[in-house]
Amino acid sequence: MTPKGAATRARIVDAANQLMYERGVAATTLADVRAASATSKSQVYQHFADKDALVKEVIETRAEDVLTQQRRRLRRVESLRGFELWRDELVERNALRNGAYGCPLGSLANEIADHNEDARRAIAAHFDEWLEMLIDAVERLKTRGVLRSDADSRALASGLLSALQGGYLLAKASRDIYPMRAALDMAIAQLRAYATETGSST
Amino acid sequence: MTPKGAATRARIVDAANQLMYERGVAATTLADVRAASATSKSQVYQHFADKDALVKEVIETRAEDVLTQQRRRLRRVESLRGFELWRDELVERNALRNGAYGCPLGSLANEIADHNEDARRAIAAHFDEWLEMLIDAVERLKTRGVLRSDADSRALASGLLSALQGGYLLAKASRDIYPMRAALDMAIAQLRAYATETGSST
DNA sequence: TTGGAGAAGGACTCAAAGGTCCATTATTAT
DNA sequence: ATAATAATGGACCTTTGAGTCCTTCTCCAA
Repeated sequence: MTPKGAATRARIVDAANQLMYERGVAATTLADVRAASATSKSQVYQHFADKDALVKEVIETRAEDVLTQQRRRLRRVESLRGFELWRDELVERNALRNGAYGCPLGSLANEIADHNEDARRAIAAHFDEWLEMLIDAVERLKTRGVLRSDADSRALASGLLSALQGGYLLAKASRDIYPMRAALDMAIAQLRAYATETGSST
Repeated sequence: MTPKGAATRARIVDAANQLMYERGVAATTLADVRAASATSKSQVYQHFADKDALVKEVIETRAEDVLTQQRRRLRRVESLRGFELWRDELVERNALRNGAYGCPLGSLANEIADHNEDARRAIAAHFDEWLEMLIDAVERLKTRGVLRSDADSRALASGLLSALQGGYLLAKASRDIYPMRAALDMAIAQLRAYATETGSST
């Protein structure tokens, strides 16, 4: 594949990613993708066997975007304040759209989990990776003595992720980010419930 | 409309409701609905102007199912134990399908909120009603002295609903109900954080 | 018993979306 | 420079699903 071909392919994936985020997978036609990426139909099929193959690529691209950004933020979390900053960034980003579209990964999961088993597994793996980052961050707080050692890192991390996803969904339905903030506040309060005496001020 | 016509209409809505739950709205064709309800195409159009009208009816039917069931359970909640029973029923119901399909209302919201403003508003209103039930239950616990009066009922209720929705989504993606249980446990633990001394045993 | 209104059946049209094919143009390596 | 390979453009085919229309049937009231 030549550099030009690679650029075309990237344009197609980017356009599909964007459109499928705004309209959903089913509502995005290949003609839309073609138009948005300034390519022709045969080019799409040159690079992808069918729509499912394109969707698969979109999943990977999007997951990488989300996880890269999350990794950058979560890696730096060393205190409860760090989780608050993590929360603020997510809420503020979502506020820009008034909650529309929801979580790039969550919305996708919801749409295709039940009728594309391969895609479902791929997304589940990405959620797992996300969960591991959260577990790592919680563990870090335990190591640093911010949280008590008897805290169940996996349960807390899973709770954070669920709160985030549920918050995204309610914000999407109501076009109001309040539920998202409330959900994340609740999850962080639950972290705080495991704070040590010395760590409760951080 | 004769009784027979009403029965036909109900059959159509029921079939559409079921199919759209299992496959999603976009993936459900009117031919599918026709076959599943043992009706003919003209009957569908006799009762519904177009697919959107049918979807609207499905939203109402489904919301009524969910909210009726929730009302029955939440009305009886008088203690933290009551919320645990509420959680157990939801988790166990979802376990029957290994998490597939997710929340009847949440999945629907996710699929159509961004491209059917009327439907989005309708679903948002139903979520609000659900939220009010949860607020009422939390308030009841405050009145009974189980929870402290400084607890923010709306924030806690919103957190419960987000946790539930996020749990549904992660369970759907992973085909594992663990995240759902963890999320609801976390939300209930947060209720418990506001328990009074006397109420902490109930 | 019969006439009429509403219910039911199913053939048909139309548009859109996915997918194929081939001729033409650009790129790259020798 | 040129042959080989890859990229591009766009016409074309096929399927499917939404929506229309007309005929037949059924049920109830006069």
